[in-house]
Amino acid sequence: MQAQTDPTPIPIEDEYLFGWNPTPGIVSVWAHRDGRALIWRRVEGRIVRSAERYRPWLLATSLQDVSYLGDALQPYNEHAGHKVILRYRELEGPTASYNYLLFARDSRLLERTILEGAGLRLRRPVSSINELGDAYYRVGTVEQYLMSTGKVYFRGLTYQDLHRLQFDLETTALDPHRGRIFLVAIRDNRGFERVLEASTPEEEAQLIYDLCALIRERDPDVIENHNLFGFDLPFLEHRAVVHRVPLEIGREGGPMVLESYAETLAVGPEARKRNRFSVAGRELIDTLDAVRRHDFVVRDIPGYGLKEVARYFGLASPKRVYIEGGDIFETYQKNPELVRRYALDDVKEVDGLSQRLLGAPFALASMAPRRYERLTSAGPAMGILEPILVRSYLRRGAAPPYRAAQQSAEDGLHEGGAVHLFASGIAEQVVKADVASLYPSLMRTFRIGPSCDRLGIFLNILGRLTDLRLEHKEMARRTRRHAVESNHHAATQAAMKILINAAYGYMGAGSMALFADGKAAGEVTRRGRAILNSILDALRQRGMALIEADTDGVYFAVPKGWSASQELDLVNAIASELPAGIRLEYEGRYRAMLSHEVKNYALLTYDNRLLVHGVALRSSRAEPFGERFLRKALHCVMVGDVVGVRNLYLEAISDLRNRRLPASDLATRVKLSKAPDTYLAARNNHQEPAYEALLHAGRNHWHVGERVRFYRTRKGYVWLPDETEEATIVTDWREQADGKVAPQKKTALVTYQDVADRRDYDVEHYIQVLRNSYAARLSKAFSKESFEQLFRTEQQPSLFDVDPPIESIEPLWIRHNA
DNA sequence: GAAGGGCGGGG
DNA sequence: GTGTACGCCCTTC
Repeated sequence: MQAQTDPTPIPIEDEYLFGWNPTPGIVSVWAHRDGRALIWRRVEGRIVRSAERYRPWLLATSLQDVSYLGDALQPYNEHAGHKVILRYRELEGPTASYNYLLFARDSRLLERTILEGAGLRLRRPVSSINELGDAYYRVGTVEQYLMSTGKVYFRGLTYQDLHRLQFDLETTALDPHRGRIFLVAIRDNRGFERVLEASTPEEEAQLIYDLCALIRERDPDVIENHNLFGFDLPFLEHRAVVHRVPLEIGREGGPMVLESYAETLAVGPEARKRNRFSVAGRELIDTLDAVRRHDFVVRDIPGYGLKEVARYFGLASPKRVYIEGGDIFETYQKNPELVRRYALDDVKEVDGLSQRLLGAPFALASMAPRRYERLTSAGPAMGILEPILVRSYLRRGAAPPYRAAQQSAEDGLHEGGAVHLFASGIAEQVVKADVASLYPSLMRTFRIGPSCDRLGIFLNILGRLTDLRLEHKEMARRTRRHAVESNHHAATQAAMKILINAAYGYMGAGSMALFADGKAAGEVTRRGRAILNSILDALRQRGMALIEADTDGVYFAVPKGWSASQELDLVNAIASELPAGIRLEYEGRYRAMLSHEVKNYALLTYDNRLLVHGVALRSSRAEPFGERFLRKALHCVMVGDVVGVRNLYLEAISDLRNRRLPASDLATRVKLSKAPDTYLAARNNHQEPAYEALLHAGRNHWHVGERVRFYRTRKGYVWLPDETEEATIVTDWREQADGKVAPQKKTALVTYQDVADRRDYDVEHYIQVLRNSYAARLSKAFSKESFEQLFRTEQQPSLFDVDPPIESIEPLWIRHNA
């Protein structure tokens, strides 16, 4: 599919969701505050730029702050002389809504005029529209342009049509004050690949210049990297300032230089700023944002680092070069070719990640009136759904509801979904069933939408999304996997799912959201609880052992020996008793489950994979030996092998006592948050192991953010320098087919240092850690007495007169009530 | 327990 | 300022 020269009109019923202007191929928009807009379109593979004008606007609840203008304020359609400063259009709606659309030729002029009037009215200077609370509603300039024209990004394009470039900096340090760029890897999805290098500090300026020239020459629509906003762009910007090289990476026709501005991420006196960057004509995409968005739903990604994520998604090539961060520059000096390969592997993985994760934001950009680059990180409710709703109201000439008007509705605020723990212990033959899109289904089935949505657009959009999503899901299934068309459908359905899931949260979002309705949200949860309760009752009546349930799903154990199809039949039978429009689905089956606490459990799949959910079962300390013990012990306990658990424990203790493990196996790693002087000032009151380890090693200098690995001896803490990275190797364990855990072999470029192999650790301390931090996570699997007996060392006396033989100990079973 | 900090990613 | 709202985890009172 390519951008067509002859645009297809948007069907009337889709105008709310997709906008109404059929202009195809928009890949970037840059709108100045003075009403100039630049639009870049990809037409038959080539870039076409056009300059347009738009009218800057904002929404107002009244004209009181601008009425002082007299004749200089005119209705939109009136002809008037050149003295007109502001124009307005009255929107139809009740008094408590944004009844006026104000326009000026420049949005700064527009805002200044309002501030002036507000100052007169309040008899004090007003310096920001924000001070006027909810009286005004503003969006960014590109949003103004898109909302008023009904255009969106990417009409008629597929993801493959985008020209995407990835670049990755390799630097001598993490901090641009302390280090410099020595290498940049660049590639794009048109087959281009290059490495730029600066082997001496003097060459860095030229390197930055060359990078910019290369980006202009390749002329991509999108620039991507992992942690682009958090690392590469700030670092690049800093180094560019040092060398006075302008970062000209924009697209011909607009401002060329990269802009950076602070984005406030939290409210309050200590609002944290993060730098955002923007450049005319290109969309800047940070794959880290996409990973966070993805994990928000799946909550299954162990870490967000590029290498970790690439492995998680199966994108990492077996030949991938791994080098620890701190070793990269050193390695470069010895073996530059290896670092070139490493950096190119990085950008390739970023491309893979983009293909895997950016399809949904791409599809969202063809619906919502916002820039593509904003849709990776924008909140789906306030950031995407609301702009779509506002655009629809403006299209109809209707006044969007006024936030303050909903305050009263918030009183009857909802309780939220319930979470229940029915049993802890070990269950076998576990089934997970859940209601597909429970809240959206309830909203649609029972027509529960925000009462302030007079035009019913919220439910209209929700219904349209639900129907279209099913169609795209079906099309994705029917087309050949990984084909362009199939990917398009899969991404579109994922995008729609994001919006569908945002609908309920948006309604309950409180006074921040224009279309919030706490009462309606409460009605949804009330009905949701009723549905869940009827499912739980049905399971109980059939004797199933309930384990845990949350808002829309339940884990339960079925009788031993049931087949998958028996389980499916049960779920279907219960599903058939639910109201029409509510679908209960058979989501999965597991060989066993350890239920620890609500939302904290371990699952064993039928192909022997161990899945651990929740922080209570994961260790924050992460000493390699403890992690290893816990994974193996979890596996044993879940198959009922109590003797195996005991043996693992004794083995681990014996390994410690006989000092069979290297210190690196017992070390833990923390990130420093205090600068040397801060720590030294507080040291007398409160000592912290990581800093003590450094001081002991004679290191009085460190930087905040440095990761320090250390272990404990009888005398104190010992620092394990980071140059040795065998910890990464030994923690990289993989389950084999027979359920055993084995170290994963991996090419490592690191050298072992003597210190990592030291054995002078405090054995008794680590035995305590093993018991209190790791074995303790199995406590829910046993009775108190059994637990005591299992995790007692030979030396410790029994608390009970007579111990039963270990062989006779059973886990606490959660079983079907026959 | 609730409230208050700190952190993620990156070399 | 092409403004604008993150969540989890650990520590502390």
